[in-house]
Amino acid sequence: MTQQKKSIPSMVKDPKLIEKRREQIVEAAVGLFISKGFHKTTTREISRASGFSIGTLYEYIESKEDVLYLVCDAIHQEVEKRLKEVLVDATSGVEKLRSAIKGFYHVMDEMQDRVLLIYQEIKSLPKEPMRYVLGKEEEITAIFEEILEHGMQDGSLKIEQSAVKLMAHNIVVLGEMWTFRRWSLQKHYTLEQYINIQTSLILGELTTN
Amino acid sequence: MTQQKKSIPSMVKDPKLIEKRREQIVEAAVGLFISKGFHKTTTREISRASGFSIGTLYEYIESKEDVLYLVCDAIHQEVEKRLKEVLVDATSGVEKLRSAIKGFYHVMDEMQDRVLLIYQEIKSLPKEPMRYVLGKEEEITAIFEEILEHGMQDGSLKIEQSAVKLMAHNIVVLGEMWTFRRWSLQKHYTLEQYINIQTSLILGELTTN
DNA sequence: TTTCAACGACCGAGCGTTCGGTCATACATC
DNA sequence: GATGTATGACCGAACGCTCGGTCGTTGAAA
Repeated sequence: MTQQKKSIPSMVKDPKLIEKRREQIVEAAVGLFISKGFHKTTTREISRASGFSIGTLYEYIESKEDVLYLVCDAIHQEVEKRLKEVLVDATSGVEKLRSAIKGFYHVMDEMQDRVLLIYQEIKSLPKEPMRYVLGKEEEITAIFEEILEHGMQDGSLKIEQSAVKLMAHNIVVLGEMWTFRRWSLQKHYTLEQYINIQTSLILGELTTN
Repeated sequence: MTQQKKSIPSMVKDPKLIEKRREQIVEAAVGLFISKGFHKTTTREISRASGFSIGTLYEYIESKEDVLYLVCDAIHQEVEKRLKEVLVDATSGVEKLRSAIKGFYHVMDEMQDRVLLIYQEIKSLPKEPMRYVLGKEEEITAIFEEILEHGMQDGSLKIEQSAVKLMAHNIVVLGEMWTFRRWSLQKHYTLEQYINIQTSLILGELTTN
């Protein structure tokens, strides 16, 4: 199920150093991509912001798109990590879902810029890396799918089996929507209001059927 | 409320001809942008696909971004036109909402590629045109807002007043989601299934409160 | 002496945009 | 009808520049 993570070749031997430099690259690139977008950011800007020269940058990547891939991967990793941190409290059924939604939407809020970045630049990735990144997105959706299944097993949720997968997508997309429609939503709602309304929308259908 | 439509200067005198040529440009560019994206499409390709030379292309636009603006505008115009066509049957209340959702989602399905195009390339527009295009998006949302209000007035819908605007956004985004998550959704659901589940999600919350 | 990360001047393909010029058409003049 | 002239849509070679990517060199460390 989980795709093979594409590993980018490097001219440099020391793996520790590679990791360190790539962290620098990602940190620098995230900021640049958020403020100017991938296409309008030059490799030279990335190298400068990373703290080294253009030549050195190319010791650690093979193409500019590799940088985008590293960035997308790092962001997804952080989303998933944070989401799983929020999920540890093993209450059961609906309550688990409630707190998962709340936690996830808070993560979306805190990581707005980075989430939006993935949304907007993912299409600039080459085919293979793109598939991998989309796979990550499905993994996150799958987490909610499991929570829904769990709630159905303990009887606290009732959903048609065929709707489960779609509900998981809905939960994720309604979270991401907080970022990509912020130009309108955040003028009219606070995060807490947003979470409350969306949660009751999602649970409304689920519990009454 | 409605933004001023930005009109692009042209070197050519005859307005009829301008309109005709710009239609050619849009038609050509939509195809190219869908298959290669805005950034990877060259002005020369656009002119070639439009049926005239690069020099002539620049008689009708001032910059490559103008083409993107023309494209986005044309797409939105078509969405809005089609949506309004579907809304004519003046049944009332919930039924109006039901058929509006169904109609809108069908439009999204038929215009998948073009809707997705706007989603992915809007950010490449200069500030002003972007504001205008986002304004169009709010207009579409407003149409659903009105339908919701209408349903509340005739008593067939009950929603907290504060949730109305957000519900309208939800309806629109869940429609657009059919396009931007098609890599997963369309593997698991038919359009009809999708419409049914989403409609009952939306109405579930609305009617039971 | 060997190794190798770091450097940055250099390369050249490709891009958006320009501009001097062509030519079909329309109209005026004889 | 023949001739001259103005118009304006159309053309595409060429320009200037940007930017991703390369490679010969340097200098520190082992």
